[in-house]
Amino acid sequence: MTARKRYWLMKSEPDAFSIDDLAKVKVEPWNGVRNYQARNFMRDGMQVGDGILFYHSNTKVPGIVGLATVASPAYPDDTQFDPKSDYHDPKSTRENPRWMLVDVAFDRKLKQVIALDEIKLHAEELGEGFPLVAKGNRLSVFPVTAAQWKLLLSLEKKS
DNA sequence: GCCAACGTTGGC
DNA sequence: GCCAACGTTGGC
Repeated sequence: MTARKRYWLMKSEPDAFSIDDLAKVKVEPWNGVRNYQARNFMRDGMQVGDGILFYHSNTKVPGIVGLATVASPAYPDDTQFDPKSDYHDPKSTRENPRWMLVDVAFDRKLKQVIALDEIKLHAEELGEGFPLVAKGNRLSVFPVTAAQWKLLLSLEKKS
């Protein structure tokens, strides 16, 4: 019994980890997520093979820059146990890990960035609740419906 | 359990 | 670099 393919959006600051970095390493453990909602999506929602929109945040032209695939089931984020890591969480133990991640595999880089500005023009079709067009959103991992996925990717060809 | 203080995110 | 939004922490 195979679950139906789901879709997600994952943000990354290109200064920290960009789509080009992912293209180079091919597969990357998505470490450093320290938000419970985002963690829950990775832990409870993601299935191997799901589609990922790779989003660059905190940069000159924020937007969707590539496609990736969920490449592993969720497992504990090792950086939480490492006192030297920026992501260290002293309250987390190996017996009862607090933070989970999935591996993310490179699929392709878009020919052109689907800029947040462009995405905002379609706020109505995407729906008020869509995090990228909602006010004050900071969630770095969230689900995308098949319809939203299709709409967003159709913006690539247009430009 | 409330809520003020604080830290972080991320667009601009 | 600024600052609004918002999640987390900790005192009470």
